[in-house]
Amino acid sequence: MGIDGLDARLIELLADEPRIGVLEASRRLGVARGTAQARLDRLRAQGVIRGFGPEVDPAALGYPVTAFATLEIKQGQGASVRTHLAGVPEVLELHTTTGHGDMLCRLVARSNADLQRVIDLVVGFEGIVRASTAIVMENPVPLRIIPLVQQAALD
Amino acid sequence: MGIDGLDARLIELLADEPRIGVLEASRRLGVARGTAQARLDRLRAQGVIRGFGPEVDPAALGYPVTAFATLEIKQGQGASVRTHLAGVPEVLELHTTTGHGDMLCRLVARSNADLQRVIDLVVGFEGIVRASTAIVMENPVPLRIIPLVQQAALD
DNA sequence: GGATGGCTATACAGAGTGCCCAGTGATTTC
DNA sequence: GAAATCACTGGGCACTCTGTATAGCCATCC
Repeated sequence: MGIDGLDARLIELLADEPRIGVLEASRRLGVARGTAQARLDRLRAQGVIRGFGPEVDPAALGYPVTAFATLEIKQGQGASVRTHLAGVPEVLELHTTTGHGDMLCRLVARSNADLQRVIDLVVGFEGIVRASTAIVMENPVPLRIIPLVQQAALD
Repeated sequence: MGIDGLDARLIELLADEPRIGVLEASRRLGVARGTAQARLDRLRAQGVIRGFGPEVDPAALGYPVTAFATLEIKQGQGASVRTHLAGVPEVLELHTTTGHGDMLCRLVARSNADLQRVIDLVVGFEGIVRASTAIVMENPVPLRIIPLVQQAALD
């Protein structure tokens, strides 16, 4: 059910150089093409690999500012708040959480000034009681998955 | 410098069906292959598209629990804390932020019980003064970029 | 012993890629 | 106004990869 070392190396390889294709990957892994093919098919079937969509950099699109907003929601307003936030392009992801806030969302904006507009857009909605925002200054560890893949392959 | 409607449609297309390739994409967009090729090359050169790495689902790897931890760091310990967190596979990303906490990180774990282990691992480090964790219950808006791409194409 | 599952090795047709060129229309430059 | 520049079109060519199928080998499980 889990993944083994070969799966992990395959994923690493594809993460490093996505363009190489199955054939080249099999060569580098020292296995037959059919094997690499089968492994990849299995990983996709299991849902471990969701897809190979393009990774788009918001900064390069003109949105270099990232922030996280913790939202407190009025009782029973969850559904409408979700719909509202889903309609804001600058909301890149939204989670409902335990803890003080009720929701956590990732925002981007064109500038620090523009962030104010985005926050007003997000918060200016009936159902949101309170919001606290943390602006991202640095990103020492960008979103990554390889270390976890390697960890998962060990057991 | 920015992107136009054709760029946006190309990105959407590749996000929907990454396997189609340049030729099929050009057919669907109603442009010549060379055009689609050139647009794609430009988007990659500009850094808008970083790559086409595999999207790995932590849940399918056996890590279905996600949490966000806000960390408060002792003055001057930033660098060592970063190094420490970078070494923990369950830390998927790390940001330094303004606001109350000093850092925000995304964690995954095998279970709620296992999350305790991960948090201890993260927090049990000289330099971290305080930590507050929010466990993700639902993910109404999974990480997405297409709406922002469409927005960016408008201006 | 027989069945099953994973891997190797090979083959073939179809399709896509990288790369080239010539021509066209629109916009900018002199 | 004329020339140059730029993006796009449409075509062609050699090469490679993909999808799919084959058969044989080996270890494991009943």
